[in-house]
Parts: sequence; structure tokens; C-alpha cells
Amino acid sequence: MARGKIQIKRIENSTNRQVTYSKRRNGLFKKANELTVLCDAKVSITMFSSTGKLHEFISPSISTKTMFDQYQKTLGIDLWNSQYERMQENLKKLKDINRKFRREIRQRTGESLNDLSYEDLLRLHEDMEISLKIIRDRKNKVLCNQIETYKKKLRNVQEIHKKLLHDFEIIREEDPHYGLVDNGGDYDSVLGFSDGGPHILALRLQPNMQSGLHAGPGSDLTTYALLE
Amino acid sequence: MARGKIQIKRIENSTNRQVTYSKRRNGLFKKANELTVLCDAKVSITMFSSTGKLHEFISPSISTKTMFDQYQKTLGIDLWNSQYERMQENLKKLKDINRKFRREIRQRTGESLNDLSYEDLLRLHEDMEISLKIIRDRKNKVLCNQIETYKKKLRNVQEIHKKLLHDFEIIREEDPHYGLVDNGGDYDSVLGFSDGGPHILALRLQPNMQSGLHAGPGSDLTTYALLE
DNA sequence: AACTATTTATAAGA
DNA sequence: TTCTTATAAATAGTT
Repeated sequence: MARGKIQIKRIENSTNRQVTYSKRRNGLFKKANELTVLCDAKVSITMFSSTGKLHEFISPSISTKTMFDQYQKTLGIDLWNSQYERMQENLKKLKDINRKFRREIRQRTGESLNDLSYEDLLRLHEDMEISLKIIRDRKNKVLCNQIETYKKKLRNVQEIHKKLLHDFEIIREEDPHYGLVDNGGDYDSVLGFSDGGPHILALRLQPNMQSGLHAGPGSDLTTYALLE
Repeated sequence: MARGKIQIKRIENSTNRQVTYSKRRNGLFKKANELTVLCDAKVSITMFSSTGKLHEFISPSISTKTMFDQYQKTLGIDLWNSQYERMQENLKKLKDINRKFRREIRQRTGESLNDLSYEDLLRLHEDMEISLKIIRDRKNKVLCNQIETYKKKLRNVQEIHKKLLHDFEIIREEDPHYGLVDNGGDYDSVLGFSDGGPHILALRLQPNMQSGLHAGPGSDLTTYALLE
């Protein structure tokens, strides 16, 4: 619009186009600003150059998000609505399921029985007895399994111990004074001879067993009382 | 910018402001369009007048949503992110709670006991026995309440019946032939005299009781066997 | 909405 | 990119 009229069509010269873009962008933003001030309007300009560069103008009194929210509100649409609604629905469903679960648990623990009819209570009671039996069986089975496991471990350790004692006997027979010179200690009691073995041995070995065995999450100590 | 320079400040005259808004808006959109064509750019202008009216310009090659998506992508932000994230978090939490509830129910019904230790099983078993006792007590209490209710109703009806019989006796004494003339019917059997009363009366009255009483959701018929 | 005197924007050149 | 400047375009005030 100066030094000659131009046709409004794509400027083929790239440099020229770039320069014009820059100049006219400034002009546009200046006009937008004047409009904002003169007419008390809210203006938002977002533009991308042909090379993908982003430039934006936004009236000082507003933010891009506010602008867009207002835009959507005015048009009565929500461009992100479907996504948003899907999430809302999901949330609602989950809340509903959770409520049901909570209720079921409260009934099964006996905390909230007031709104149950006699028939409901009968049914619940039957269910609970069945469940209780399953749990009791499982509990007993786990207990038996643990007992079995430790029985085997114990036998294994006893076996090894017996073998060691046997080997020691052979050494004593070959050299009756072996070891007594060194420390004067009481080998009999140390090795469990003084009170006939296996039981006290088990106690002595406990610390090793506890740290070495990971057969199950159950308590080890209580099961000892039940061995054999 | 013609017929006199103007100050760039809010136009106080409302009509004037409106007119200027309209003229300059057209100018702005024209410039935006020229920029779009000349420089192969994408331009989006969204504006609200001081009265809240929405006007927008958008380059023909693009849509407002695309424009905005590109805007957010270029800036590497998501203006709806925080809201979106909050929902996502909520969803995650609900799902978590849901999983826990489901697990607890499955354990309490005995469906999923494999990952429970012996101690867990012990505790669960104890819990279940306590809950079962509560439910059994409640069940029995509801049953007793229903029995009590129907016992009272029955007594009430018996009372009324007795009184009616008594009144009838008086009438018969006063006029021994009363009523026999009319229809020749057998009053004794109709009123329950033939087999001594209360039991057969209860059966006769059943239909009325069922429709008239709403004491509880339990079954009425089964409780009759337990009366008295 | 049309007119027009004047201001403003800007194309081309430096 | 910026400055210059001749000229096109926009527009304030008026009708």
C-alpha cells in the first residue's frame, strides 16, 4: 500500500514474504491493541508463519485460557468435551462400584445390617459360614504345610548331626586325647552329649535356621512346640 | 485517523465506541485475511466486544480447534492440564481403592487366600468368626422381632374374635332363633365353633393379615409354624 | 451506510 | 533488521 499497489496473493519471494509477514504482523497487533483500548474489547490473535513460527497477541486484561473458555462458553460447545465426559463417566462408575463394595464389606463384617431383611440375613449368614469354612480349611492346611516343612528340616539337621557325632566318635577312637589338650573345653556338652541330643540341638540351631530358611511367611517359633 | 487524529484511549461515548469497534474489527479482519494470503500464514482472531459479543476470524485453511491444539503443542503446554491431571489422579485413587475392596471381599469369601500367611489367615478367621456371630445375632433378633410382632397381631385378632363370639352368644341367648330363618346357613362352622376356634380362625384371617400388615420384609407364612 | 479529509500502514528501496 | 518515503489503505467525523 505504498510505492505501488500490490495484488493480494501469496508472495512467491521467500525473503519478501518473511519481511511482509513481520511488518504486517506488527501492524495487525498494533491495530488489535488500539481496538482493545478504544473499544474496551478483548482480542486474542494467534498466528503461525508459513515456517511454523508462533506469534500471539492477547489483550492485557485477559489470558489465553480465559479467552478460550469464554469462546467455548459463548458458542455453547466444548472442544474437549468428549474426552472430559468420558473421564467423568468413568469416575462416576468407579465411585458407584466402590460404594457397592464398601457396603458389601460392611455387611460381611456385621457393621451395617440394619437395612437387611430376614431373608438377606439368612443368605448372608449361609455365605459367611461357607466362607468361614474355606478360610478355616486353608488356615489349617497352611499350618500343616509349615509343620511338615519344619519336620523335614529338623530331620535333615538331625541326620547331619548324627553323622558328625559318628565321625567324631571315630576320631576319638583313633586318638582318645584329641582336642582335649587345646582348650580343655567340655566337648560332650558342647556337642549335646550331656542330655541326649536332638532336642537341645534343635534349640542351639535355631538362630541359624531362622536366618537361613525362608520356607514361608509364618512364625517359626510357635511351630516348634508342635513338632513330632 | 482521518478528519482529525484521535487519542488511543477508551471511547466514552457508547454509540461511538460501538461504531468504531465495528469499523476497526472489519479492518482488522481484512488485514488478517491479507496476511493469510500474502504470507501463507495461519491466523486466528477471537474477540469480544465490551457488550460480550463474540466475533472471530480464522484462516480458511484451518479450524479453531486445530489452531488451538497447534498453539498448545508449540508452547509445550496444555491449558487444561491441571484439571485433566486432577481427574486422572482421582481416577487412579478410586481404582486403587476399588482393587483393595475387591481383594478384601475375595479374601472374606475365601476366593483368594493364596497370598495370605498363616498369621493373616488366623486374623482373618478370627475376624470372620466375630462378624459371623454379629450376623447370626442380628438374624435371630430380626426373627424374634417378627415372631413377637405376629404374636401380638394374633392375640389382638383372637381378642376381637372372642368378643364377637361373646356378643353372638348374648344375641343367641336373647333370641335363640336369630338368623336361622334368613339363610339356613350353619353359623357354628362359619364362625369356627365346630372345631374350637383360634387355630382355624388364624388360617381364615391370613389373607387379610398379609395384605394389611407391613411390619417387616420377612416371610409371614414360615413364622406361623413357630407361634406360641 | 456513504462520504472524505486526514491519518496511518506499508512496499520498495537503501 | 531498521529507516525512509511515496503512496495505498484505513478510518474519524460528518452527512
